[in-house]
Amino acid sequence: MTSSPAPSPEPAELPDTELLRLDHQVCFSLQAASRAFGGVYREALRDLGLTYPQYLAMMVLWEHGPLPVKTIGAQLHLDSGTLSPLLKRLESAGLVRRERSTQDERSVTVHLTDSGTELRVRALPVPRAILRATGMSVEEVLALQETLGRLTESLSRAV
Amino acid sequence: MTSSPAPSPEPAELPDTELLRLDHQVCFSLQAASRAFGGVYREALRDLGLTYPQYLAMMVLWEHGPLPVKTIGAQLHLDSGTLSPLLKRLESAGLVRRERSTQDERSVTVHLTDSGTELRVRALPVPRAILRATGMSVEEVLALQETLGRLTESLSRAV
DNA sequence: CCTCATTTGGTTGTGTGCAACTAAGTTGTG
DNA sequence: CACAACTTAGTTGCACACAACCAAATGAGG
Repeated sequence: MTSSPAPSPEPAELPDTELLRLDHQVCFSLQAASRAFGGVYREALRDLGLTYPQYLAMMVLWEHGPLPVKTIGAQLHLDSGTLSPLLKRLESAGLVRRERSTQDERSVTVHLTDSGTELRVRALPVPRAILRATGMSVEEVLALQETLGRLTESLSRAV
Repeated sequence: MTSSPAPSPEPAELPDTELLRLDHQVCFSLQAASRAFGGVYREALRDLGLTYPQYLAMMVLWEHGPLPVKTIGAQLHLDSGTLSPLLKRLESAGLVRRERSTQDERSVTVHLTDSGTELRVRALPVPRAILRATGMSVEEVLALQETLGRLTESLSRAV
């Protein structure tokens, strides 16, 4: 694991004590921000009766229309272990309908119900409220996304 | 993913459609990075038999010594609903010991066992491995932390 | 037609994370 | 002292996330 042949520049001559608490705080800061987002979304989505992951799934369906579970998972980076119960809850809530494909009976296509389609209107103001809550400029948001993208890429390669 | 190929720094007025998917991707990028960290930590901590949150709790104890559950929760921003089962698992693993205080019998002080204290040595190389996996310079890490701190602050105020 | 690897969802088990509630102990006030 | 308010852990219920495994359907070769 640690014997990577990557010739990346070794990061610096910092005292161990400093370094040792530094990185753990990166992930910690990340999770703190993630949790804070969770709270804001929870508030914003309460009226819609959606959790944040459910909202993401609905976003995908609103944007692309009926999709197989597999594709939704690919978009959200979620596997069936997470998606199956999530989609069942959306189905219980009457927002989606799951239909096994007649072409390929392994595949289940997820459709929006009328109720699910109508929910989109009520969800439209949510993104802007979230953006306002971040208190960040568009430029900062883009820069942050770029940094996070690079970070995720690097971390994924490291596993 | 979708139709937006690259975060080209468009100067000012973004159309609503662009703005509307922007913020959801901030949180999304954040969670992706968080998940990627999770994978790297899972790998790095496998030998120690710790999950990342358990590792954080051990870090607090290694640094500060015996602490009441309340204080650990304050450090990690976790409540008893999360910490109680987590600490019980650490106790089952023989790494900590929970003792109800004689001064204030509401309080439970968490002590490291000898086994828990010894584990620190094996955990020492972990942070450096994580930092290397990020592929980021120390300066970038610090800048990212600053941005995330501001973001979390702003989001917390918004709730 | 038969076999076998692959694809696709699903299920189970473990471990957070959070909200709501309970229980026990402590403290402030009349 | 009596009693209400507060503090601290714990418990329960819900909803992810992920790993490991399972079952049905598909498709390629023989």
